[in-house]
Amino acid sequence: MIALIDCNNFYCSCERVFNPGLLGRALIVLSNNDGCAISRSEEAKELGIQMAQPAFMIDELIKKEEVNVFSSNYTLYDDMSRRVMQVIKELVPRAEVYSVDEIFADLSGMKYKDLEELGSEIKDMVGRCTGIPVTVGIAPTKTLAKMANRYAKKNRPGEGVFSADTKELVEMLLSATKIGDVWGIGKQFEALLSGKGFVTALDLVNRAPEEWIRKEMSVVGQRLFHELKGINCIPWEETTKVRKNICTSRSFGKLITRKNEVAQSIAKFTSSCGEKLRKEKTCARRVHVFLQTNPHRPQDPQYFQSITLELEMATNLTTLLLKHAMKALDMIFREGYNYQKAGVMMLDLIPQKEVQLGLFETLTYEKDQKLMEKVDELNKVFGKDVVRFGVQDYGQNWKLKQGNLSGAYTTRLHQVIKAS
DNA sequence: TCTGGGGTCCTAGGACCC
DNA sequence: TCTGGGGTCCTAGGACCC
Repeated sequence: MIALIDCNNFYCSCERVFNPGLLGRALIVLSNNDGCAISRSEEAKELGIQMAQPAFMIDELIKKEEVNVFSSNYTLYDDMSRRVMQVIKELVPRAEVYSVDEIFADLSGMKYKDLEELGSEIKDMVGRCTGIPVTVGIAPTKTLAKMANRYAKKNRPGEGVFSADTKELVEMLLSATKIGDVWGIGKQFEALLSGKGFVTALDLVNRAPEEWIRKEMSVVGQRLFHELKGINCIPWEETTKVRKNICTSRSFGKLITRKNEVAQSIAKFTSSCGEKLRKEKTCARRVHVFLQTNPHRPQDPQYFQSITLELEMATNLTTLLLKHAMKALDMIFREGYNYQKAGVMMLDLIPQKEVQLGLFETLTYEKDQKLMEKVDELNKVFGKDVVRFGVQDYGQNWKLKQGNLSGAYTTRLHQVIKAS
């Protein structure tokens, strides 16, 4: 049996831990640039605020209903996530972190325990240790565990636990779940399946021919089909996966037109990618740069462009990455547009220790490597970007809007040092 | 009128997830 | 005025090989 443990309205719950006055009140957390609502408390959901709804569309509602609004504080959420996961890992034999607010737990070694009881224990322990409310779904496969979790949220809000551990319960779960609410079925597949008359997950399991699924939905659909029938097809990820791509991109706080300002942003994104690469001990073989105008402004001429440059050798040194990113920008930048967003991606990542040095690279490479080590050390102690490359500049005309940011409650060491 | 039978590697784009 | 930012996997099709 597999459990999926999911934090309820995670970002909102994090804010509440450090501001208990928010308990029982409508509360939302906004995306970067204070753009859209990306986490909503139950009270906010009841007011009709939708997932990913643009903030400016609900200004009046927010005022009228006194909704508490927060800018996203990812440093806080990441740290709280780490704590929640730690507590759970200590309670189960094997666990796999699936996202910032979800973790799968393998309960196969615990067959003599009442699983629903175990779920309650996990939920209570996480609550006591971190203050974060969670929901636990238990079932024979990952896909069914996701479904059980969803069912618990909807139908067992008090207990926060649901275990589908008999054939009858699994069948009940399947029949209670609409096809579009199955993990792995998005808009396209939902349209395809409901068009064929499959309304619930049980319809699919009972009536869909496997060959048809294979043909229309590829092996992805076939796997899903088996998972619903209780046959495990999604492998257990033993260790945290090494990422294959790394991306840093942002919308600007306001539209920008000047090349040097776009260049500053690209430099900053590149430097951030470099940091992420070095942290994961991987190197990129290709650098991808993109920029775009605001598609929501039909009055503006539109421009979407991107380019991928190959590196002579894989690297994670910001010095080398910057050279390529700047060259890429030169190649795609056009005057006369209002740019709204840009980004940098690192592609084809390989482990740092597998990098082949080019014949003539060795000297500067070692020098740059030492430089980046020191930069990372300093920034870790004194705060993000305290030491940075000149191209990143200080202007930041384009920087994020963060009107309602909460404190660095759990990670403020460097701020204390800076202040002193 | 008739035009082989294997392969590999790469990329773009589509589907999905949080 | 104001609309997020990350990721994954799979497939089809093109370019190339013998």
